[in-house]
Parts: sequence; C-alpha cells; structure tokens
Amino acid sequence: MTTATSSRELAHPERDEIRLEAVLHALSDPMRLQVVRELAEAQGELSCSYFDLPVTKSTTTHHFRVLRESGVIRQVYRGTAKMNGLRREDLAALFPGLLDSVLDAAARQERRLTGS
Amino acid sequence: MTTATSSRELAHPERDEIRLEAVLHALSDPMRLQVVRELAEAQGELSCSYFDLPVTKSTTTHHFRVLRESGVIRQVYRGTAKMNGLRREDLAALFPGLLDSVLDAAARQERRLTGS
DNA sequence: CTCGTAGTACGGTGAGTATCGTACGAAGCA
DNA sequence: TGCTTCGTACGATACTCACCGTACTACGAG
Repeated sequence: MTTATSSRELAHPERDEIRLEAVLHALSDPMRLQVVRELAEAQGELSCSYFDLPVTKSTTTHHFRVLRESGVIRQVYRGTAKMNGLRREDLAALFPGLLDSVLDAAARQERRLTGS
Repeated sequence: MTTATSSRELAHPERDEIRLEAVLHALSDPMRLQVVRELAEAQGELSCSYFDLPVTKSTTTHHFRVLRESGVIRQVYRGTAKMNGLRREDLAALFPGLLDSVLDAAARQERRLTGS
C-alpha cells in the first residue's frame, strides 16, 4: 500500500491533529529551530546526517522526532538515510504566515546578534 | 527616577535582550497563550486577578513571570494590583508579524477545534 | 491600626525533556 | 557473507517546569 519507499513507516500527525502549542514548543528549542531554518533554505529534503549538530546521534534522533510528532517536518526513509522535509503546506493551511514569520524572526535575530 | 507608579520594580528584559526562543517557549503553554490572547483583545492593561485561570495564585504568578521574563508582557504595580500589557511595539520591532500570526493561528485553531 | 485583597516567596512533587552511552537493526557495498 | 554507514532503542541522569500549599509582604480602606 501507499508509496513504499521502504518498509519502515513513521507515525506523523494528520494535518488536523497538529496543535499550535506543540509547534511553538518544537520551534522553541535552538537546535530544532536551526534545523527548521536549514530545511527552509534547502527548499527540499535533507537527511538527518546532513546536519552537524553538536550532540550525539541519539540526541539528534530525539530532536527530529519532536519535530515530526509536532507536525513541523515529514520524515521518510530512503535507503539507509532518513529524509526530512518541512510540512509547509499543512502549516500554511492551519496557521497562515506563522512559519514564515518565525523564520524571518530567526533570521533577524541572527543578524542582530552575530552579523552587523 | 522614571515614572514611579509604585516602589516595587519588576525586572524586564530590554528590547534587545528579548530572544525568539524564549518568546516561543512562553507562548507554547496553553494557559499563557490564552492570557496573551486576552491581553491582545483587551487592547490595554489587565490585572492578574482579571484572569480566572484554573490554577492557584502561585501558579498564576509563575506564568505571568515567564511571560514577563521572556519579554512578551510588561508588568507594573498599580496599588495592590499588578497590571499586565503586551509589549506589542518591542515584539513588532524585533519580530515583525510574529505576534499577529501567532494570535491568528490561535484563533483559527480554536475555531477549528471548538467552534464550527 | 486593623483588616481584606492582590500578589510573592519558598519548598516540594511529579512529569517531561535534553542529554549521554551502549547495544542493536536496516540498507547498501565489496 | 561480512563490513560500513545511518539511524533506533533502551536505560540512566540531570535539569526544567507546571503545579500545589503555606507563610508572607504590600497596599488601600475603614
């Protein structure tokens, strides 16, 4: 059934199961916010191992799971890799403008704190 | 100095000390999000006791402190009451559109879940 | 000065979570 | 059939946090 990129299936919330509080909580962690920003820039899917986070593999797995279970990203297995993509359409339908303003806010803050 | 509504002064982060992650974390709690929504509707200052939260006074104090220390609200003493107001200007300057899209998202979610 | 109201401070509890290390599983390659 | 890479599962730890109750302070009214 479905599309079958692989055997292993991952549990994702349906669009109407996504909760604002969970999304905000997922984005309130600096490491996860950074992941989301890079996914937004990449305009496509990135594997978990693409990200060079300053934590161990198990902690990385944990953060990606929080993002997936809150409905922020979609994860699929592709061979040994696990690809991650932003759920832009679902988020835009539920919370128009929210993701973009968070991404913009993060970019502004980074410019403010590090850049000139 | 300053304006002197009372003796007791409360510590607030300066505008440039406000962090996006802290704001998102503050807003990710259902009770605090509800408080912020009511403050936004009220278009002014509301006392802590205006809110009839389903928790004790000490927990209420805790939530208002999280909102204040994250930079979402400003609190001043007025007699025995403590008035709360959204820091709209500061938030709009730092993160344009963020507060509005969160408020809009919260309203949409409420309509989706409870209303028709 | 006394009393009531509004809110704080403090200590504690239980749940969640960010982190790690080690051991394991799944897919691809030689 | 191994070996390697990518990621998971599980257990442990330390920290944060939402919540409570009790005792307390600050202000205003009588």
